Amino acid sequence: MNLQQLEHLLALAETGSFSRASEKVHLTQPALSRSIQMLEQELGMPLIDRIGKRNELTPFGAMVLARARRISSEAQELRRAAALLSDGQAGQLRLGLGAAPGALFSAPLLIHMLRDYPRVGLELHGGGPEQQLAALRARAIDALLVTYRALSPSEDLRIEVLPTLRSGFVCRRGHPLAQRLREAGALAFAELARFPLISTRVSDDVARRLVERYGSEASPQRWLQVSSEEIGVLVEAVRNTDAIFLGVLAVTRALRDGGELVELAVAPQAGLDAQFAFVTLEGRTEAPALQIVRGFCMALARRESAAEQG
Amino acid sequence: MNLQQLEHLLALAETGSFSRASEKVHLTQPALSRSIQMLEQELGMPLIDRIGKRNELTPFGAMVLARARRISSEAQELRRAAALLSDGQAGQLRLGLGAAPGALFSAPLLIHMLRDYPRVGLELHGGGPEQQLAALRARAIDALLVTYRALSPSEDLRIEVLPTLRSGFVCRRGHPLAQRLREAGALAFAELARFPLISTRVSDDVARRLVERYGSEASPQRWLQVSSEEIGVLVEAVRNTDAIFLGVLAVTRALRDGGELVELAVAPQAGLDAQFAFVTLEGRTEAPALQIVRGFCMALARRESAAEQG
DNA sequence: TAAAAATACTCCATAGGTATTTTAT
DNA sequence: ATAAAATACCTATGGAGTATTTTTA
Repeated sequence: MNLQQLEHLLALAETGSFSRASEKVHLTQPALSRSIQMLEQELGMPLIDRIGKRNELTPFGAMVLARARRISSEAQELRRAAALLSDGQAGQLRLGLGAAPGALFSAPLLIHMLRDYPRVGLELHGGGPEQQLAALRARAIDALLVTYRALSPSEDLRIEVLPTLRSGFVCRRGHPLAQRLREAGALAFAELARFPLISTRVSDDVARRLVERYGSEASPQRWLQVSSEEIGVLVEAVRNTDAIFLGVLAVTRALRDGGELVELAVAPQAGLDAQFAFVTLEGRTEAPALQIVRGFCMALARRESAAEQG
Repeated sequence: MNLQQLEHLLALAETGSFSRASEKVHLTQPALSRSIQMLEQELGMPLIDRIGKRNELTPFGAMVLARARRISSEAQELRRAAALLSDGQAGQLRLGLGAAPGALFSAPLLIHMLRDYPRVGLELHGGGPEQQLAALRARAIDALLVTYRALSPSEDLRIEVLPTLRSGFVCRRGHPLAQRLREAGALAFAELARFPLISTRVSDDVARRLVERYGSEASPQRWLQVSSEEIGVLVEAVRNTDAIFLGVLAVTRALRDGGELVELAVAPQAGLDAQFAFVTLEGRTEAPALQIVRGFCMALARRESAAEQG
């Protein structure tokens, strides 16, 4: 018994004729006749009574037909599901996002996926890097997008680094320092430090770098008044107060382009380049939908990176 | 994609190893490897990740596996149902029974089928011969057991006649005529006619025959006091009254063998031989369970027929 | 180094095609 | 006489085997 034979029986029952059924399944009539004969032989009983030119299902044939319908349609569904999954049109993805990459990527990613791949189920998971790596290794999530420096290289991880994104300081257009900037061309960190500084939670690595560059007064404990995982909240605060934002510049690009926000050049430069990485388990097959997600994040980072240079 | 490949995937998922799975499905390891490879190729994605010696389902593989389980088990059920149906262990039978054959066959048949073929569903249908023939032709019933004379031969019917069963008159042991019989050896119909005569509803053919043999006083309208489709009721009445039963002798055999009832020999002999026939549609495949039913009825009639001779 | 999976090759059973016969209307 | 199904016969492919290589624990 095989799936083709069941298909043949379906066609035969539908058309009521061997020759018409054979056309339907793209076979010659003798081939279809034999296919049915083989099936009958294997199942041990005639499926159809050949009454001259009339063909009639036996009660046995009717039983087999009903089951064949179910089996055949489930096989069809399997094929269809496989086709969708294998070109990324469907599937279930669980993506871990660190705080900083989440701020930058989550909204555009959701919009893109909902618009262009509406049948892909997407779960976004937060959490600290260690937690998320554990989740990845336990296959609780399929991939992870985090700050590169949070990662310790490991054999079992496939790590793909995204184009570097500049970080920097940003304030509102009418901010006193914006005026100062136009006159001076660049500011000292001490000038910034007179205003409230806000950011996402800052990694040890970034903190160390800031202290190296600007001295101990740049230590986050000293200057960080407000922090939040919700980047939108921070940006909104910067638009409406004299607070100064520290973070990935790309997050504020639309508002800077619109003239609402201004980057504050600081001398010496902070040299804080955000390095994000896309992490999956080594050797595991990636769902095509995941490749699409990665491709989108990659392209977005490349676009933002290019925009900073220009 | 075929059912074997799905089975192979199931085995592979269960054992977690190509070589152990290959044993499970009675293949060599290379054959199983290729089977899975072909399936992966056809579905467009890897089903399992070969991590060195460790084999792990991909998310895609897990989806396929779940569906494969369903399909495979339904195919298995189909095979099993076919096996049961084709050796008569299961199935659904609808049998039409005329009044007289019903009286004789229904109880023993039900007992036999319930005892030896408990998974065969049996529906017994009553009704007149014309109704029942119509039901047979409309496939509302699968076979028909009726008085042969009720049938007009027809091309589309397959009619198998059962061994002839004698009919005759029967009374209780202590009946006045039983005494007379021992003295005379045989009775005249006029003597019987002084007692109530009971029977199942009598066919025109039988009535004609009785009138030919015994004169117009033997016409059913004249002598038939009680008639019933329920043969048990009639027999019970005969055991407890002076009523005389006319019908197939086989129905009363157990009670006659036990001495409770006595056949009344009448001169000239009635010559009423009951001819039953098993009717199916010509050219249609018979369910094996139906063959079993027919075989049982045939054997029962043969047994009764032989007992009458001895 | 040993065990597991993949690859290379060979073979044959079977599914399919063409030509023809049988059967029933 | 015609149309449909079955049969006969041939071919090619795919699935299975054995032998071997590759890989990784």
